[in-house]
Amino acid sequence: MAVSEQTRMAVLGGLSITPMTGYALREQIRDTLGHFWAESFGQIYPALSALEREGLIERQPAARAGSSTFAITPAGSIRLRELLSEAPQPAQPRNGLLLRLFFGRQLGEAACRALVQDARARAETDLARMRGLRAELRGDIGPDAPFILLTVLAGEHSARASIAWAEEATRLLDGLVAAEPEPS
Amino acid sequence: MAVSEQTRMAVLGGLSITPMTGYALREQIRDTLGHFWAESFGQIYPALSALEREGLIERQPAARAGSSTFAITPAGSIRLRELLSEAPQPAQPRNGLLLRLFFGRQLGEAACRALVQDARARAETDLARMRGLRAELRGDIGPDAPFILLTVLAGEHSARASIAWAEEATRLLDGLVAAEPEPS
DNA sequence: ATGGGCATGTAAGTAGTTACATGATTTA
DNA sequence: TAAATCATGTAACTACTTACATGCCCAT
Repeated sequence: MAVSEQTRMAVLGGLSITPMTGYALREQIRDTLGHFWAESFGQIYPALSALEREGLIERQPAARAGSSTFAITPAGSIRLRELLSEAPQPAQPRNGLLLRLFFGRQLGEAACRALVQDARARAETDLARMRGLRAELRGDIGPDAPFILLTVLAGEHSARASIAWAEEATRLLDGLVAAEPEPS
Repeated sequence: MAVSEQTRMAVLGGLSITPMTGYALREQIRDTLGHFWAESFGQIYPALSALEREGLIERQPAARAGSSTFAITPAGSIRLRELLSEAPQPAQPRNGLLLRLFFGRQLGEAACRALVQDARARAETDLARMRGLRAELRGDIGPDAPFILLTVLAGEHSARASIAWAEEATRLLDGLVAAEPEPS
């Protein structure tokens, strides 16, 4: 199967920070890009093969038998800059939470309230994670740090917005019960 | 191809508000669920066929030859409530903007600034759209209105967060240029 | 009578996940 | 020495988009 440009970008980008194995690359993507990007093994390994064929990365035998470290080549750096320069194509949105709330009348007010509370809890967790990432970054004066900070800040703003929305949504659902009480 | 539960939910949900044609359903989805959900014709028509086979919706001949209006059946309403009750499965994130900013050192500070400005402009447009939707909803006292309002508020909070982030990100990029001026 | 919007549907292609198969190395 | 973890890779499947083919109906 053809490897998408998006996946090439993520893989080349990861290797532009430091050479590593496919396995390590996946862990890096999960841990540092995780809040806004995902790649599975089924994407990463074919992408590594394709990029190697094209001379954009090089395979160097690693300490461990059967494993190899991949490093970006000069041609790969050029290609990465090209890929990054292309306009981001907005992914089609698919928010299961909002879909359920939209049809909330069918689902019932209590279930909606539970969904909102869950979302709020997840946002609190995310916010804590983002604050942790930011604290880690404060000690990092590497050339990539300010750009990584940009993405962490986006996560923080997004999480805070989710929390604020959840509070407003809860108040709104409370008002709904007050306005239409159960028949006595 | 099998039709996914997510698509069934969106289609049954749409028809739970009012009966309509597949074409109208797609327009409804684009216009009212558009900021958090998307379905293409290639999903909607197979979904309508499948749901009809299962007795969850009924096809009624429409005024126009060759077209038909679909209405949800009692069995369909039950199935919809079941589907809505399932836990939302979080879609794997794919944010092309943040991916580019993360590797911003490769892309260059000026291009990053442009990306942030674009994102800000898009967020302003979204915010205006959400405010418009909210104004429309103020006149609607239907039973679905408060639930729809929940989703519009989510859009508003999200758009405002994007704008606030873009401002902070721009300041941060400005500081970057001041700290590392071009060699004279 | 014709062009544009309404309407239905399918085929081909794209993208991505999950599960599996395999084996090396480390650690308890 | 057994279990956990590191590591690579593929096959089958699922989901979704795009482009195309077709035709109706209304307004000009």
